[in-house]
Amino acid sequence: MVMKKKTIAATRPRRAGAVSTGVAPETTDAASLFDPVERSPAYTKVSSAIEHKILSRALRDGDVLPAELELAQQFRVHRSTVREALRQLESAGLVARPPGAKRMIVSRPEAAKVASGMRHALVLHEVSFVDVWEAMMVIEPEVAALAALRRTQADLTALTQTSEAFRESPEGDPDSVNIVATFFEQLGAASRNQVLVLAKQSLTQALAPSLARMIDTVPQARARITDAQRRIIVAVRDKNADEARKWMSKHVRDFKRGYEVAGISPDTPISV
Amino acid sequence: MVMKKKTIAATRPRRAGAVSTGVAPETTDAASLFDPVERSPAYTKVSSAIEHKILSRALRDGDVLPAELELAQQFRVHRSTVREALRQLESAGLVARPPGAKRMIVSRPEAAKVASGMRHALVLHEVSFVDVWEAMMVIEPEVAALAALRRTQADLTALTQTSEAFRESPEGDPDSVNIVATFFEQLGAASRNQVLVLAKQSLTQALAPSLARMIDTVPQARARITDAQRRIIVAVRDKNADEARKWMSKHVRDFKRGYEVAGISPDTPISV
DNA sequence: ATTGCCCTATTGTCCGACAGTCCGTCTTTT
DNA sequence: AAAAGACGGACTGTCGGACAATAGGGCAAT
Repeated sequence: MVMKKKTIAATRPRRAGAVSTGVAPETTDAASLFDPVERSPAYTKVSSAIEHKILSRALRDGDVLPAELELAQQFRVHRSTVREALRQLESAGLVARPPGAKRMIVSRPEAAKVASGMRHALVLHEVSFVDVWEAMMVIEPEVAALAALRRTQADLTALTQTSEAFRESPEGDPDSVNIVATFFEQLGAASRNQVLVLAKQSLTQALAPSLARMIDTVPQARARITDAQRRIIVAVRDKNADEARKWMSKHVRDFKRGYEVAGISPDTPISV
Repeated sequence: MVMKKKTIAATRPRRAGAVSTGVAPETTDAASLFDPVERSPAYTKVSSAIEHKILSRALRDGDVLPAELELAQQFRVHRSTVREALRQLESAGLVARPPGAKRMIVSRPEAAKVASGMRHALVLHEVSFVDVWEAMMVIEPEVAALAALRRTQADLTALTQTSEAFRESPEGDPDSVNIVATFFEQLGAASRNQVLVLAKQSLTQALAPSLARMIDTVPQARARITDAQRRIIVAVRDKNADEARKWMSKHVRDFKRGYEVAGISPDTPISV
């Protein structure tokens, strides 16, 4: 019996979401009687078993994982299989090996790891510069505002030092971009919101390479960045959220202006 | 010879950033003559080699990867080693196997994959509900505003259908939360900004479980959500960015109110 | 056009092995 | 007694090889 594909125009919202959200194909085409039988390889089963234990906190950050052989015996699989599972977890950042240690330890994914995963996605989806910039325009000013409200004295001195380091960094120093990134990062830290920090970080990461080109191309860029940083620091010092937001907004907006001046099209996809 | 650790108080800004950014320890303690010799296992080398080819677009989305044995011969390593490398890439979402296919194909990390990685990080860092909520307060209203400006007719009908589906979903339906999430997702899609979509998704994912509890606990929650969705849709229909922003802001704010009414502390860490 | 059958390429899993190395312990040297 | 070696056990990293299961292609029979 042949099934006609009735192209029913989405009478129910797709759970799966529109944007390549990557959940299983879900050919739940109104009249599909059977679900595809789940046939996952052993290494996935093992890795999800461990992952589950970690996420449910049965295994906690810092705990040492049993040796590969022991895991193999417990799961009744071969050591190679366990190793493949471990590689998955390792790449997800759920387990890690402290440099020069033998056993694996349970760990939480570092911000940098998550951010770089997100950056990969952005690069491969050929996200354009404006998209990243737009996201920064949304996030960064609010982060600055939060930072103004919550900063400690330590945050303030850190920001000041970073800003000084930027001012002193010689023309054409390839490190300048890192310093700018550090400034953003410290502001994020001062906002005391891990979630925003995580989201921010991939943005700056993604922007960094082209930002480097921009700074070296546009003559007035350095001066403008210095100025913006100073104003932001003042606002943060005075715990003036509105000012902080305003100047960060200007600051980020300047980036786009810089790109335009440098003749970089806003639609160029970001790259590695 | 023993070195005294001179606690130089950060004369230069740390490149590595303050928030557990997870870059190597960097014991560049002023006078360290040698860098630690890099000793990375072969499976990492293999996986980074492939990763590099993918990120540099030498291998493109959809290309089939050479067979494991062939890779093993090219890299001059054992097949097991190649497999471990593949597991890393697989878990990063850079390669994947279409269901029921033999060879691996190069793929770009799906939004859902990245988001779930981020969610894991949030859970394990014991990020509190307010932190996530705060991030939503920053992002969602702006996304709604963008969506209002850029929505197509298709976006509009999709949103409307989702909203209807929610209104019709029976009290206590465990699917209700998914529908709410879908609404957010479709709004993200309408904003035409992949970056924000990516950032958003992990937030809704992280919030979903507790949101489910909240909806079922607070009697007036369903009505308020329905109302907010309707207003947002109207604003988006009229391409009224300010209204969209305003109502989304209220909508998200309501979540927090709901939590308070439900007696859930805002500091409870989000869970799986 | 569908079904059945064979063949090959390739994956998933296993077995077993061995060198390298981290670590604690025990012994020697200063 | 403190420092420096020597030793053995516990694991990991990597390898060689093996075998069942299956996706995919081709070809014949319906």
